[in-house]
Amino acid sequence: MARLLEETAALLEIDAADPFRVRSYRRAAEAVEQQTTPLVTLVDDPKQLLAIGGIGKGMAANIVDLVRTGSMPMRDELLKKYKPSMLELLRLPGMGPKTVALMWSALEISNIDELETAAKAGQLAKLPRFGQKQVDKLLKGIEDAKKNSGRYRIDNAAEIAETISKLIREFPGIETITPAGSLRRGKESVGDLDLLVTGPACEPDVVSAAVEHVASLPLIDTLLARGQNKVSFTLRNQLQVDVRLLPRASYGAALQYFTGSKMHNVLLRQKALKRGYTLSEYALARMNPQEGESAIVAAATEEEIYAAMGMQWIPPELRENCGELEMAEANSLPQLITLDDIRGDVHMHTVATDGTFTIREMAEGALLRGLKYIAITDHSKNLAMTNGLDDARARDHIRAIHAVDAEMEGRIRVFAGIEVDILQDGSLDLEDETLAQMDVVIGSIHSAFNLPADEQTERLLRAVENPYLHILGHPTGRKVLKRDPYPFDMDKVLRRCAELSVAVEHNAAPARADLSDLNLRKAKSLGCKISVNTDAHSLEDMDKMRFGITQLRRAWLTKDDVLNTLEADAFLKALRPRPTQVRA
DNA sequence: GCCGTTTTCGGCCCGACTGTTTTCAGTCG
Repeated sequence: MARLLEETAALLEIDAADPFRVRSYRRAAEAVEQQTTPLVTLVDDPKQLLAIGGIGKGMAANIVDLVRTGSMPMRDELLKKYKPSMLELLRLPGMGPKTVALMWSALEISNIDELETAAKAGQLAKLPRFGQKQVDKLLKGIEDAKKNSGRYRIDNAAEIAETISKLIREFPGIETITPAGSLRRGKESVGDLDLLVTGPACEPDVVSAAVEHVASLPLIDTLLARGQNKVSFTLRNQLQVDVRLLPRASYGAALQYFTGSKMHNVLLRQKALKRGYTLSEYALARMNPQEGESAIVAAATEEEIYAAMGMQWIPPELRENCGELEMAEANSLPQLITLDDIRGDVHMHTVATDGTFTIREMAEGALLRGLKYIAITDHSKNLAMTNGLDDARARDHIRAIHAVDAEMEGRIRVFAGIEVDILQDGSLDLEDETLAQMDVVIGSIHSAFNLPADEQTERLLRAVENPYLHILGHPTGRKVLKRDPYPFDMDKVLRRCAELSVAVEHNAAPARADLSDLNLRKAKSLGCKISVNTDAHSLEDMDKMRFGITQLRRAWLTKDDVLNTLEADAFLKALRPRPTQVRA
C-alpha cells in the first residue's frame, strides 16, 4: 500500500502536479508504512483511518479503494499517461521529476535501458540544459545503479564510517567526527553515510584546508560535489558519503538537522515557526529579532535546541515522526532500553556444532563483555550440516555445560540450552526427556522458509503449542537487505506466543536480523515477551548486541519489555513454566 | 491533498551545490 501511494506521488510529481499535493501522498505513504495494525482491518471504520495523521477524507477514500480494488482512480489516471518503470529513472543521481518528464515528452524514454541507449547515441545533447558533463554523469550513474543494490547493512556501514573517520581525524584541528543520518538513527540498513566533522579547523576562515584534506582522501572513487564546507563522494563499493565540516558553535543544529529523519525535521521546523523561531542547520533563531538583540536562540548542542523548543531531547532512534515530538513536548518519552540493561545472551553456538569457540571460551568472552549469564544453545540433529546434536550428544553436552558453569564459580552463569528444529508436523526434533533437562529451549523453523505462507503459519502455530518451547527463535529468518514481505501470518503467530507466554527472539546480528522495528512494536503491542540475543557463532559475534539494541530502541522498547534484562534467576523464572511431569 | 489555540481558506521547512543559465532551475539531503 505504501509503495503504491509512493508510486502515485512520484508520478504526480512527473506530471508537474501541485507539489503540496505530491507531498501529501508521500506523507500518506509514510503514515501507512508505520501502521502496525493491518489496514485491511481499518477500512471498515473510516474514523480509524482519519485518526492517522496525514490521512484526510480524500486519502482515506484512496486507501479504501486500494484495499478493495488494488488501485485507485488517481493512480489509474496517471498510468494512462506514464509508466511505472519511469520511477527507476528517478533513482539515478541528478535525475528528478522534471528531467524524467522531459525525457519522456521529448524522447519517449521510460526506463533505464532506453535512457542508456539514447545517451550513448548522443540524443540527449539536443535537450535543453544538457551538456556533455550531464550525459557523462548520467552514464556513470547508470553503470553504478546496475551493479549495486543501493543499501548497506548497519554493521558494515558503521565499520566503513569508522575507517573514514580515522583518515579524516589525521588532519590537525579536527576534534570530533559524528555519523549522522540513518546510521545515527540506527536503521538496520542505510543508503548513504553522513559524517559531521568539527573542531578549530572547521571554523569558516580556515575550513578550506580541511575540505581539501577530505576531498583528497585516497579511498574516494568519484568526487560528487565539493563546496565551502561540504564534500560528497562515493567509495569503490558505490556507497555515497557526505561529509560536512562545521564550526563548533553550530554543531548541535547541524547534528540535529543531518540526523533527520526528513519528516521529523519538517515537523520540528513547523513547530519552530509556530513558536516564532526558524530552524536551520546553523541555528534555532528568533524570526524578528529586536534591535540590538542576537537572533540565535540555540545552536551548539541538540539538547539546547530541543529544550528551547520546550521539548525533551529525543533519542535519534525515535526521530521518525511517529509521535515522538508530541511525547517530547509532554515530557513523556519512554526510558528506552540500553546496552547496559542487558544481563544475558541466551542464544549461542560452540564447536560442538557450527560455532568456532568452546563453551569455556564463550563463557569467558561473555564475562569480559559484562554479561551475568549466557545459554549455550547448539543446533539439534535435524540440522545435519551443522553436526547437530542428537539426544545422546545433547545430554552429554548438558553435562559439559554444567561443568563449565561450575568452573566459572558464579562469576557468570552458563545455562544449558538447545536450538531445536521445528519439524514438518510442528514437533521438535529431540525427545521431551532431553528438552526437560534444558534451561532454555529455542525453536527455529530453519528448514521451512520456502514453504507456502499458510503452511509456515500452521507449522509455527503447532510448534509453539509444545510445552517445552521457551523462545520462538529467529521467527522470520529474514535478511535485512531483502525487502520481501513476511512469508507467514505474523499477527497470528505472535498473538499465540503471547497467549502461551512463549518469548519471541530478536536476533541482534544484522546478518540474521529477525524482527524489524515495526514487527517488534507489533510484538510489544500484542503482549509478547521479547528476548534479544546475538546467536553468536564466535566471540566477535557477541559484539553485535549493540545493533540489536538499536532496533529495540527504534521500536520504543524499554527495559521491562525484554526478558534478558532480568537477573539470571528471574530470567529463568520468567520463561514459560515447565509441564509438571515429562510427557510420555 | 492536509490542516486549524491566527480554522473552512490559504498556507504548507530550509539551504547548498551543479551546470549552464547571463539571473536561475533542478536536484539533493
